[in-house]
Amino acid sequence: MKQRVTIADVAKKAGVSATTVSRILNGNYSQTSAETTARVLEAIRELDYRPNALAKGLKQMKTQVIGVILSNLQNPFWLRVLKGIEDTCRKAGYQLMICNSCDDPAIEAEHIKNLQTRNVDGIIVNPTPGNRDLFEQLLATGYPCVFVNRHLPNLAMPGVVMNNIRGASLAVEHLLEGGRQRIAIIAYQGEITTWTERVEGYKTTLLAHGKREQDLLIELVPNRPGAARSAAIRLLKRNPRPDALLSTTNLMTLEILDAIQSLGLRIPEDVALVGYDETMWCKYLNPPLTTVRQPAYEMGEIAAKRIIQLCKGTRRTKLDVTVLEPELVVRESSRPASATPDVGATIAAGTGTSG
Amino acid sequence: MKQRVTIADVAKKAGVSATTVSRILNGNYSQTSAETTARVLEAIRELDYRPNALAKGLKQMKTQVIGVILSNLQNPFWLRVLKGIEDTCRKAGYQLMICNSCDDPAIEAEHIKNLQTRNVDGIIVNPTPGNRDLFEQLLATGYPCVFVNRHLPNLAMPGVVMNNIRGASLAVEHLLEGGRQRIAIIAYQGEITTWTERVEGYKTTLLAHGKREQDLLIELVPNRPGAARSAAIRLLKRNPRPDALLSTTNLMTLEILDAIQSLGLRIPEDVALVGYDETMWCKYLNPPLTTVRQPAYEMGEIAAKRIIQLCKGTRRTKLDVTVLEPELVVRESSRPASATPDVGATIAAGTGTSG
DNA sequence: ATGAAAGCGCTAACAG
DNA sequence: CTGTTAGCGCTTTCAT
Repeated sequence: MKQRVTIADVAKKAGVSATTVSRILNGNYSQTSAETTARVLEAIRELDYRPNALAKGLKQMKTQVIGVILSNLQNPFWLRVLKGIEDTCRKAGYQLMICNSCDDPAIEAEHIKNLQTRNVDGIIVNPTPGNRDLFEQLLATGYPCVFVNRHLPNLAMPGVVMNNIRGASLAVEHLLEGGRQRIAIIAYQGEITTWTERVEGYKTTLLAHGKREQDLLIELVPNRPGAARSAAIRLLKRNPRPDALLSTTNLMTLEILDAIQSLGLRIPEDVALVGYDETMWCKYLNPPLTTVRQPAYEMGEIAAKRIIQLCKGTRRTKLDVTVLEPELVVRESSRPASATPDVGATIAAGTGTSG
Repeated sequence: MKQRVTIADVAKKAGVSATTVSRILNGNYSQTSAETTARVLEAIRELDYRPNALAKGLKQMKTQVIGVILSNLQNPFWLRVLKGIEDTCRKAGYQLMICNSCDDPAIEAEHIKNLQTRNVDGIIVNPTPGNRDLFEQLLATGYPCVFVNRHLPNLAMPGVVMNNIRGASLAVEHLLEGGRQRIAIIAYQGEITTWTERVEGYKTTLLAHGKREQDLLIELVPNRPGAARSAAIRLLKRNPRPDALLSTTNLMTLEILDAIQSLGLRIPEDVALVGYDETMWCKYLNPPLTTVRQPAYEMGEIAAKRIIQLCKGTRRTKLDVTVLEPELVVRESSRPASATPDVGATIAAGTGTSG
């Protein structure tokens, strides 16, 4: 039940008090003679002493741990975000406690309580709309918390998000320029800002380009496997058929691709496709996929910096929200309809140099 | 510096001692009258009391936290593993502290010390060969630790790994059956069992099928971006050209794909390709990719169960290693050479129903 | 420059 | 059934 070697053991071995050892451990060399310091350091080394973070944390009520709550660890988008968070935290001496809410408010709430119970210094969270009151409470008590990727409307939580309106807008404008007339969008339904904003970007852009309300083709589907595939099929069976599809998630994109293939339609001849989120495989899909690239790593990095600042700062830091800009990566899947040759699509439309 | 509401506050409010509160918190209802229990529970609720896990951990030297050290969070393979670990741990009431070693022994060592410092109850690790002594020490001191995916030869650490020999073997046999004559493999160099075993599987299978040592085509490359691509180009420029490539990583597969495309070669007509690790996008590549599927989720699940068992068990549990079997997912990219039609490959070779 | 003492919040003997 | 006491290992006044 006891720890192998404690600060007292080191103190005894070095012939000093625990206080002195503690000072040295925390880099307070100025208060100790060089000779003593050396002796203590030697004792630490010899005994292979490791300070107990629990005891330290209990005393200081700081743990150097950041809690991270994500909604879907299956989405590779989060890997980049996580890497940004991790790199930044590591540099600053923080450890991560990563949780998965599965977009379930109950699980999310449980995680938040759990993290607080463990005295994590701060929380980075991709929030669920269902826990607004809980977040308001966090904000009110001043518990360091930062939103990432999503935000909750009218809740002044600091955070870092993407410009989703612009992301959808970029995609739609690109498709319009390519001569596409009937652009459809598929999105998950729900009060989640990433989804709603992308739909909004789609809407406003089309309306700004002279389309009417009744020209909009919006399919909102529940966030569960297969739903997007069905929606895509539904859309593609309409008459007239949409000539472009805008996906709003990288997972969703694969389902849509499946739908298009199963209907025997060709991309981009019969229908153009633009995906949301650039992934390492987009380039190798059949055909190579045009996507909206989001600065995921950077988002993680900024969120981490923000939370660390909040953890350290005694004075309240600015509670602003950073908005990061997406960009469009244009590839084969959205090639202009007019430029489409009538023969079968090129195989291996790669980067060239035939060997 | 102090906690908002402590067990003492609850005790006072309920008119009992802290001990009684503690008992109730830990589900020891049998030792307390129903009436008292109700009063305490009520006080807890009213004060919104949350026990301090640090204090509890310090007292018991248990934290209900499992440390997880992975070598490369960028690889989506680990997402499945992580999900398996997470689901299992959550059910058992454990939190996760996830670290990324980036395959750097120094970082790994730092994480291990850090996790011990934080008194995590156990560690799941995808080990680096560089810290053998450290793992031996963990084993000697009886600190709960479980290897995952990799193991260190001649180190009796409990763990759960894949049958990599069989994985490569399945792929090679499949290619041989398809009439491929010059099968090459690309793997990362280093003492890492996952790589070496896959190469071994490749070797023994080919030799068992009557090939000679000099027929083997093995490219070992450093684990850094672009290296596999170069190796693939090197291989494909040989005369005679290999007619099949076996990749040993999903990240590597994308690089190889890139190489093949850049040389203007067709898959599977000019060269067959088999990837290692099934991912959600393999099916949608150009062409759909044959892969070796590994039970990633299950591996995480088993590793988690194992470590939890070790954390709880006072008596030493069996230190055995579980080996999970891979399976081959056959798709277009490894279609038999003989069966290859001479016309351009089919576009959208999807699952059918032209609608 | 160093040490003694007190206590962070909780649990685990031991009493009663 | 309930409370008293004594720490877990560390940091932090406050003395010296």
